[in-house]
Amino acid sequence: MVMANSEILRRRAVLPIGTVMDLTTLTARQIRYYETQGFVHPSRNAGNHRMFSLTDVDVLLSIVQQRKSGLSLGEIRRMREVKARQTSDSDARKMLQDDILNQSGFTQAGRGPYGQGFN
DNA sequence: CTTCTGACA
DNA sequence: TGTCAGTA
Repeated sequence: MVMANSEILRRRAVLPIGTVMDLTTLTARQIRYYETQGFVHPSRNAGNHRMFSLTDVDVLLSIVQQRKSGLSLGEIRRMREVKARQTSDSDARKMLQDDILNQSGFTQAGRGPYGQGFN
């Protein structure tokens, strides 16, 4: 699984809920609720206060947009799940290609190291 | 001062 | 969801 420095930085939890409220126009109540629904995963600091990452903010912003376009939270959750599967598949395809390129795996003809179902 | 959890309308 | 209470 590749991850650029920028991605690592985007995942670092450094924003208090107050800042996230300003950035997303959401109330603390809504942000905490979305956390219970599994949309964002803020970490906690020494004082048990939530600390959000830029990735969390992106997710929250997309929720704000999707809600404006009429989608329910449940529908938004489904969209998230579908995209997660598509990402997994493309990641798996990439892993298979890498294996083919460096001649690892598929040495005994037959099933690859990732089983069937892809491509 | 900011945030947290639990609870009620 | 908003809001109030009592904390940390």
